[in-house]
Amino acid sequence: MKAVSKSQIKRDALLKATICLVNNNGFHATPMSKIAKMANVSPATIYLYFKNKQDLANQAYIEVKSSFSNCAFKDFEPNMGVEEGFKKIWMNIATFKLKEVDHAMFLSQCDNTPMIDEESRQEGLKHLQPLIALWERGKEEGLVKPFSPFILYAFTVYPISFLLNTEMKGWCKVDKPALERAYSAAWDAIKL
Amino acid sequence: MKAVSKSQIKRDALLKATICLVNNNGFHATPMSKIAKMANVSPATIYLYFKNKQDLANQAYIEVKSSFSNCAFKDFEPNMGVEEGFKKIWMNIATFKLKEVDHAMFLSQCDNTPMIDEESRQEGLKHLQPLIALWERGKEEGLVKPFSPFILYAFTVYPISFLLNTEMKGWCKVDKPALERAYSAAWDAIKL
DNA sequence: CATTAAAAAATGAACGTTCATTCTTTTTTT
DNA sequence: AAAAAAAGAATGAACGTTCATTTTTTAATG
Repeated sequence: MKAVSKSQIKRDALLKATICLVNNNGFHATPMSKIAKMANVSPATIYLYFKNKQDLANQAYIEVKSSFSNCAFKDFEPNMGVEEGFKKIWMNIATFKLKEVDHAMFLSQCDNTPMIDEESRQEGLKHLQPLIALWERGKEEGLVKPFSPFILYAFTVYPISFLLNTEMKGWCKVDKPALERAYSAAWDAIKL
Repeated sequence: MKAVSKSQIKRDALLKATICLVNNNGFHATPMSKIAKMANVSPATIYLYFKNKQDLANQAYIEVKSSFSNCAFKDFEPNMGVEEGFKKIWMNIATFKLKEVDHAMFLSQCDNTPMIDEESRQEGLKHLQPLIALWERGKEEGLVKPFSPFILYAFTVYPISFLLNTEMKGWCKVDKPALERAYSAAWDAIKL
């Protein structure tokens, strides 16, 4: 049983409210007053936990990005076979995006708009290192195309966001078989 | 020589300013006064051309999306071979995104935030029909995996946006060889 | 355990600014 | 000279943030 301080609860409520409202209205169209209301807190209270609105967004971003990375590498061992490890990571990421829809949408918005400080964005980028290392090994072993990590990422992980978006809009359903099909596309895109 | 009316010029200047400022600051952080200033126009004048700020954004979106579609299907003939036609369209889209960076960034922001009306977004979606039809034929001819158009799009066209983003941030350079590598990943992802 | 006073946390109202939009007047075109 | 287009100033609402005050928590004392 983990002890969770009262102020940690409020902080979390504020971050959660921020994510929810920003997803629905965008960052600048989300007033602090509404964030406060959703978190059952006075507007002034926000400033006990965060320096200002920008800081609130940055911290939400970092928090979500880090929970994303935790999921991504669950049960992954660096000494796994390349394809096995890649499938594990890919499925972890897909599962995260499909289960934690709010978090995934928030990240997508942060990554495609100027709402987050460049510094915080850099911070969130570090986490992918193990995947890049895995790809490097895959190249050495002749299993993965000798492409830059950017291209490999663009054609394997990034497409998952699109599938999530279309599912969110109700345009398609991403069930287990669809996920397997998507994975096969991802692996075919980069395998030698 | 196409005759361009004076008011058309102002309208275009306003749309261009909108795209530029929204790319750099986001929609809600872009004041009408700045759009007016960049277009060399009084704030009040904007309202002669657009109903309000939202209308300005919607029209910018529709305009850019349609210019995108025009590029996408340049020199494409519906009776082309499937792989040939696909490569043509894919390269057209990639070229558009790399050349018309402002437009591409604007679309990316529109598609990943709630800044555009759902109605206008639907409007912009129609244009991809020829590509979907090509994929259908590819499936019939046993050349393309029998996947939904969403998955096919996610693993071929959508990744281009990521490469554009990383290039914009100066993290990588997308030159001709890189483009060929990316294309091969796209085709491998969906070919049977 | 009850009391209480100091400290910490939280609040609602208020402030100053910014913004989208409109109104009245001026300039340009016909 | 009438009509159309454009302008700048004005308006009212909304926002981020701060301030003065109240409420809650803490911990020391009898």
